[in-house]
Amino acid sequence: MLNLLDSSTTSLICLEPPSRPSMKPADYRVLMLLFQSRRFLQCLPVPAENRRRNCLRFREIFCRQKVKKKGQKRIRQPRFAFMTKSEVDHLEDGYRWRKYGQKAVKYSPFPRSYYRCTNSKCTVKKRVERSSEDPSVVITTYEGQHCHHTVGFPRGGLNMAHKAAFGSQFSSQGAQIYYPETQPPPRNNNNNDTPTARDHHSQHLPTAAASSSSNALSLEQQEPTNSQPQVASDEGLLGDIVPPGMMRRT
DNA sequence: CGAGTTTGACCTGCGC
DNA sequence: GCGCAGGTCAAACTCG
Repeated sequence: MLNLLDSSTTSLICLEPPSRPSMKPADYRVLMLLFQSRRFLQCLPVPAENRRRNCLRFREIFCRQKVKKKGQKRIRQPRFAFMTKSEVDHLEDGYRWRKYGQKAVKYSPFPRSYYRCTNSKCTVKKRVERSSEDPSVVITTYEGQHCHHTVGFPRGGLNMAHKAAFGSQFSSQGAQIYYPETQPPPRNNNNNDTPTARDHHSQHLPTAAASSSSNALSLEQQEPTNSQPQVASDEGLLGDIVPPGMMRRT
């Protein structure tokens, strides 16, 4: 099972920012599915013949990479977004960012800020905006991948680095992962999903926000088991999206 | 003085 | 082609 952070944050889900109102709930579902491991894909009722189509759809929707479009000049880096409940706009993630722009967003009272990694060799960018629907929610969208380690975390190695890159957003500063109205956490029939169990997984733990499907897996269900194979050698689409330094296998 | 922020202008892609 | 909106640039400004 691929994790973005660690076991407690396995199902951190990348959510498309609401800047694309045209996105249909079904598209969210595709995103959710694709942002889980292949094993998760296989666990959900996604017909095999639909998977490639979903992947292409994903690239179109989430990466804004028009598939098979000739003459495409600017190829965008893969992007992934986090919705975080926080009073702080610019959440500390272990990297140093330089703000290079700010724009008003249509239909939103809050501006969107643009940041670039201060490392001159690093092309990673991030966008930070507040949700117009819930001002307490900060939407952070990362684009590209860092070619260096974090700064300010001299000890702890890679694990610290990618924890710093994302974990701090959810564990410090009172930040919480947030589910938009359009994508509520799935009601889980699993007995492990008692309030007690949920509380045990830190203050905010998301489950696999894989749509309203009753087949959505709980966090516990996503944990690797001996009976189920680990993710294939190549991470597939997920590997294309999530920088290697941010992923680790459990 | 260097690093980071602000902000208006400009560029680009896309839909009509 | 035109207008719109998102994204980027760069000069001016602020701060330590």
